[in-house]
Amino acid sequence: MAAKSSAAAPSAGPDKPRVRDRILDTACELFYRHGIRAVGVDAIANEAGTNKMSFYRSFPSKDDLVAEYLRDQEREYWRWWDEVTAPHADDPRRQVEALIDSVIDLARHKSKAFEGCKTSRGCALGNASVEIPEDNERLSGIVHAYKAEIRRRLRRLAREMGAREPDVLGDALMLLMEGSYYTRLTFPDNTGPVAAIAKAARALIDAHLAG
Amino acid sequence: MAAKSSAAAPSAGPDKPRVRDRILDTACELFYRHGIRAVGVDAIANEAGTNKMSFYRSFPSKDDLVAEYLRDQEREYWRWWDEVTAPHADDPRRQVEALIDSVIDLARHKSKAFEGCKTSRGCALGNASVEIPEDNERLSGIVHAYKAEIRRRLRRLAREMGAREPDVLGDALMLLMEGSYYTRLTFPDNTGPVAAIAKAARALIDAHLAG
DNA sequence: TGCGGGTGTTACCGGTCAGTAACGCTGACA
DNA sequence: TGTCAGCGTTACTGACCGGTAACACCCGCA
Repeated sequence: MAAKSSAAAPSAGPDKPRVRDRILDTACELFYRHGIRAVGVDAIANEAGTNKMSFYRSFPSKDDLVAEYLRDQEREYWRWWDEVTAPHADDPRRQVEALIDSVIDLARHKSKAFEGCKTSRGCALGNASVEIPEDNERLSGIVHAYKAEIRRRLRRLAREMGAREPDVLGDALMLLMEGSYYTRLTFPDNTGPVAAIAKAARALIDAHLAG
Repeated sequence: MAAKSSAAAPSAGPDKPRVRDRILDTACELFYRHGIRAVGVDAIANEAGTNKMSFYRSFPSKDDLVAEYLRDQEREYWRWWDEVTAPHADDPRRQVEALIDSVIDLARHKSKAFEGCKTSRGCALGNASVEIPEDNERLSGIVHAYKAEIRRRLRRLAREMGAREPDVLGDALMLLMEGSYYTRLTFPDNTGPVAAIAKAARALIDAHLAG
């Protein structure tokens, strides 16, 4: 949604965004909820209030749409990350704790950042990597770079908070977060083990900062 | 199913198992490596050295094969679990540590239990839940029961080792394990954060046993 | 007034999907 | 000798997939 009324649309319909944007928004929702392979371009186009022909005027192929979907979800993720960490700009530990706490909120879709956006099915990029064929280096490259950046950021935060083994702590925090996303696929709402991440992360941080 | 040369096959071909078994074996490999939706019954039948018609003589539908695949992978998992924990029958902490250490070995496919079985793509059941449509209660039920059992076992081990908050510790350990499986999809071999699980799990256990 | 970009519509292509019908062969067993 | 289960083979259905061709329309802009 949001989507701003694109840069160059002086008059334009007030609540009818460009076709390309409608398609991408719809694709994001359907891909996330049902998986990439389960959703055809025909279904996306129809759901977006247009048709397949108009779809192919905006995207060269379904693969291009998928790539756009992945980049879009990645952008949303970093937006969430930055919003959550911003209030604790020079306290790396509280940044991590804020992220962890927000993961829990996200799991029960109560986050302010993702206001009623969609019921949580965990990590869009991670789930996509189940469906991406191994020889598709373009798509799997996007996912890999994304996960590598998460890892880099968490390791950096661990280093900044003075952890004894920052890489180990960063990776451990990543495992907890990824585990939360993954189990979210199987356990509805907050019935899964996600809630344990709050205490676990704090205990790990304590252990790495102690004596 | 009984696998091996079924009860009533006195002579029988020595190295040519029944069609049904060949199909199931092939399906397990292909589903795990490429995903469920990506592999058609035709491909499975051909790879198993037979054809689609013979396939449908053994399985009423693809969904039934998928269900069998999930149950098979689950059985393999518990077999692994029991093998790894057996040597430390009355030391719950060492059981957990053995499991954790074996997860690392598994990630770099060096486990004795899964000798050269397949390059690791994490948890078969978890990955399947990405592709299972939400209204398919049969398949998603299998996955849910499986993950719930993992959770139950880890919580029980945490309780047996005298943790202060056994459910929290059990769930935290589960998050670490699931995170290991999940990230294994993105990071090849042991380049990912999986290795951190060893120290992280021990630190968490220590924290829950202290005081 | 005319032009042209963005869009909707219909029909089509070749390929693949899950699933079925019908027939023929072989080999164990009685 | 006959039977019958197990398996291979070919050909088929109807639906859907990703992707394309050709044409009509509307509307802002010059």
